[in-house]
Amino acid sequence: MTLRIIFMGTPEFSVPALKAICRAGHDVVAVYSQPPRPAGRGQSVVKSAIHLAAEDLGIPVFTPASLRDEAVQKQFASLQADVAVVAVYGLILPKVILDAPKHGCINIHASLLPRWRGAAPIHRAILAGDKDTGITIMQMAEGLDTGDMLLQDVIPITTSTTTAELYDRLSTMGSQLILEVLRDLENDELDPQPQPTEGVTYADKLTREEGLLDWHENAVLLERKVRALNPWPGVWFEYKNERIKVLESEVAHLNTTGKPGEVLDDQLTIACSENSLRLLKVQKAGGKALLAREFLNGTPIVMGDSLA
RNA sequence: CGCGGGGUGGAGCAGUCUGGUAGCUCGUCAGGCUCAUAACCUGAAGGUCGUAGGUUCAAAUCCUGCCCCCGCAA
Repeated sequence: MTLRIIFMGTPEFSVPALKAICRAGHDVVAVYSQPPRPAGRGQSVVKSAIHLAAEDLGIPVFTPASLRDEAVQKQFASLQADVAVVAVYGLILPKVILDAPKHGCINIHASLLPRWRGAAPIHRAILAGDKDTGITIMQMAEGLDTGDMLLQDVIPITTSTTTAELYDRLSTMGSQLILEVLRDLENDELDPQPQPTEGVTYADKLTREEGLLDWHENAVLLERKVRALNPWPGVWFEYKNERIKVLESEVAHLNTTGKPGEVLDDQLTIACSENSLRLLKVQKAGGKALLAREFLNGTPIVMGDSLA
């Protein structure tokens, strides 16, 4: 037995789930995604990753600018889906939409709810120094990521885990868990659990500004930023009016008297308010990503300089 | 036509405005010094300066087309 499914998603993260659902033999009757927008160099209008994947799979795509429109809601309801699977869609679903499919809407969320409800759960988990994170599949309700939990799985965050890596792994994990949930749904074996009232946190959207390194912070936090804020918004500092991105770094536990921002040696070790940060891989605007040593061959930043 | 930076020996850069003997920091190779070293010294190899054309006595440098890489922005 197969389910009539509407899939709603936008970025690359959601693609494995869409493909997995199709491969499992379900009947994906429509895909909803954010409308094509100008993007990239040249600002050419680009379809979302999900939009392209859906076209590839031969599934009809809808890209309404909003779901508050009555005509859109009618269209959605007329699909007579058993369930809608939502994975980083980017639009708020009004109650009419949530209630339209026979079994409502099910969301794939990249955190261990109720921790990190909201927009940037992966980044916030790394920034906060969490020891683990994961995927929660939930039955969507009206509040922000407040619905009952259907399934959850955990993934560890180590001291070298990056957002890029977690993004991939959680994306894959989500595609597996959603299949389990759909199977349970078919067998009428879902076991919705209300979210705990303790431990709720919200993952605020990232701002570009958060990517600017402030040497007046602890190197431990800065190093987490380097891992958490790539590829977006990117972490950088200014040197001689040039923007230099930091792609890899490590905390150096040097007891120094250096002022924050001071270059402590000839290996790009920078003094912070606490500890110091050694920059391992950096990139100048317009240039390729370089290891510290290669970078220094062309841009000498030497002991005693200040990046503050 | 969203804004902008760049393609120079194996790597990263300077040189381009003010055309006229290819430079710097590394790496590589050979030799030396040292108990030793990513140290230091000496020497060497390696470049049709992205590509096609134009201007000129002369082009990495000026003009035009094309290819490729990247930062911002979205």
